[in-house]
Amino acid sequence: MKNQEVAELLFEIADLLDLKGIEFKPRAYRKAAMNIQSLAEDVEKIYKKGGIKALEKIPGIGKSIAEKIAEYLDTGKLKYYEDLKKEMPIDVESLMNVPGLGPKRIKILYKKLGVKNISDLEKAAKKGLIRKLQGFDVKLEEEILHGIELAKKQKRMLLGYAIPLAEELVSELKKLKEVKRIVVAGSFRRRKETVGDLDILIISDNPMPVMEKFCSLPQAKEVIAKGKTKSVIRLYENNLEVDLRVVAERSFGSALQYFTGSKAHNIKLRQIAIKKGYKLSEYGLFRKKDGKYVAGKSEEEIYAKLGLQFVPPEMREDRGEIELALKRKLPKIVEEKDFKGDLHMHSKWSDGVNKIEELVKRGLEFGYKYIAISDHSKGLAIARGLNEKRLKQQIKEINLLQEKYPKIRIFKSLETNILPSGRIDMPNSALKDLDFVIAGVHWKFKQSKEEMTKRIMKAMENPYVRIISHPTGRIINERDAYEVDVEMLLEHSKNTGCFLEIDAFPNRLDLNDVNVKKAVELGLKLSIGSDSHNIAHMRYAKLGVYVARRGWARAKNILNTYSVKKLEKILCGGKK
DNA sequence: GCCGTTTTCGGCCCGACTGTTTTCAGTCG
Repeated sequence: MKNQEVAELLFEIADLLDLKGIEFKPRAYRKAAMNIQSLAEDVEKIYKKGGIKALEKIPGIGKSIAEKIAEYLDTGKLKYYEDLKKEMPIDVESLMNVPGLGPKRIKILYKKLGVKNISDLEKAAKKGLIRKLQGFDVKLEEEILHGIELAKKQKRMLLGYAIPLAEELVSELKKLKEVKRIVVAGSFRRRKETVGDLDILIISDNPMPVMEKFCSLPQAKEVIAKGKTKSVIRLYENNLEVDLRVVAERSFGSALQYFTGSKAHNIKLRQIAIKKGYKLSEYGLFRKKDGKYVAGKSEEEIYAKLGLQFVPPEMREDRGEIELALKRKLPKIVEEKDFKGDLHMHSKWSDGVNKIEELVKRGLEFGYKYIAISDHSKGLAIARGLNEKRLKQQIKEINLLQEKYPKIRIFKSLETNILPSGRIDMPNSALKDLDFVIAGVHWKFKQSKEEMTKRIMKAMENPYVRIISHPTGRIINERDAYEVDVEMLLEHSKNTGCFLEIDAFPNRLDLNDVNVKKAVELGLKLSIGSDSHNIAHMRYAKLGVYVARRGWARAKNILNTYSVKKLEKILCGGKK
C-alpha cells in the first residue's frame, strides 16, 4: 500500500511551495494528498490497472499531479520534488510542527540563519539569534524553544486515556451556573484512535466567568490564550492542549459541527453551502446575498438545510460519507446499545490480574449477555500461558462458575499463539473442549510480508481457530504493524469462516477503522474484544464499537451484537 | 494545480488570537 507514502510526498511538496510563497498550489497538493490518504484502494494498484487516466479520476487530482504520482511510482523518485528540495534543503515537515512557526517564518529562518532542521533551530534560539530577526522577538524565541521541547515528547494521546480526562474537565465546568450546555467536539467526538487536543464547546450568555474558571482549573499547567469566546490551556497530563469555545445558543449546532470536523469533511460541506447560495461558519448557516441567519441551533438542521442526511460524527472523515448523505444512502451503523458481550479477556490464570469470577461479575454489571475467557496458551511463557493440564483445570472452574451465574454465558476460549510456521502452539486434542479458539501473533514479528501473510492464513485454516486477535500487531505510538497483506486476510476470512478481531485495547485498536471499512465492504463479520488484563480494562470494549462505527460497520457486521444462541451457532464447535 | 447546476477562467473555508500594532500579518484549527 503506497497511499501514505505518496500522500506524504504531496504534503511535503505543499509545504515547500508554501515556503516559496506560492499561492493556491499548496492547497491543491494538500487536497490531493488528503484524498489519497483516505483512499480505500491502493493508489499503486489504481495506476497499474488504469494508468494516468485512472489517477485523474481521483478527486483533487488532475493531469499535473497524476503525472507526478506516476513518475514517483515508476521510478521511486520525483524530479519536481527533488528540484524543490535542492532549492530549499529544509526539513519543513518537522519545522512546521513547532508551534508558532509557519511557512513565512521558516523561510526567514532559513534565509537569514540557515536553519534547516529542528537542531539548527534549537541552536539558533539558544544563541539568541532569532530575537534579532525582523518580525521576531524575545517572546517568540522563547515560544520556539518551548515548542521544541514539547515536540520532542509530544505524542497524540490515546482516545481511551483521553476519555476519563475529558469527563473530568466536563464535570468541573458543568458546576458553573453560567454553563448551559457542554460537549467535547473535535477528533474526540469523532472517536479517532488518538486525539491531538480536546475541543470543548459551551453554550453561555455570560462567557467571562466560564473563561476565568477554565483558565484556573487545577489541571491546567499553563494558559496559552484567553479571550471572550476562545481560550486555550495546556494540561499537566501529557501536555495535552484543551481549547474552549463559548457560543450562543443559536450557534451551538454550527459550532459543534464545525469543531467536530474533520477538516476535510467541513471544507466539502462549506463548498456545498456556497453552491446553494449559503455561507457556513461556526456561527451558523447564512444566506450569501443578505447575510440572513438560516440555521445553526442544531447539527441536524444544518445538514438538513444543505440537503444531506445527518452524518454520525465517526463517519465525518471525507471517505465518501458526504456523497452518500446527499443521496440519502448512508448506512445505519452499529451503536453502543447493540453491544451484547466481550469476546476477548484474560484472567489470573495467565497474565491478567483478576479471577474469572470477578470478570463475570463485571460483565453482569455491564449488562452483558456473554463474555469469553481467553487466556494465553503455553507458547507465551512470559504470560504464564496455559498448558494442556492447566487448561483442563480452568475449563472445570468455568463450568462451575457457569452453573453459579446462569444469566451470563461464559464462553470457554483460549488465545493461542500462531507459530512462525503458521501452526498453533496447542494440539487440537486440547482445543476440542473449548467453545472457540482465538489465535494471534505474539512474537517473531519481523517476517517478510509473504511469510507473515501465509503464517496467519494457515492459522485461519485450523478447524478450531475462529478468531484472529489483533490481526496487524500494531501498538499505537510504539510499534508499527508487522508486514502483512490485510486484503488477503480479509479474503481468507470470507473463505475459511475464521473471523478477524477488532482488539479494543486503547493502544491497539486493531483492526483499525480503515481495515474495518474494507471488511465491511466485503460483507464480513468481525469480533470485538477488550483484551482486558484487568476488570478496569473491560470498559475499553466500547472503543471497539467506535472503531467499528468509524469503519461504517452495521450491527450485522459485528458478532458482539448477536444473541447467545446465534453466537453459539456461528462460533462454537469448530468450523462447520 | 484543480474544478465547474451561477464559471473552461477565476475563484479556491472561515474566523479567532497574538503581538505590536493604529489596520494587519502570521499562525492555528
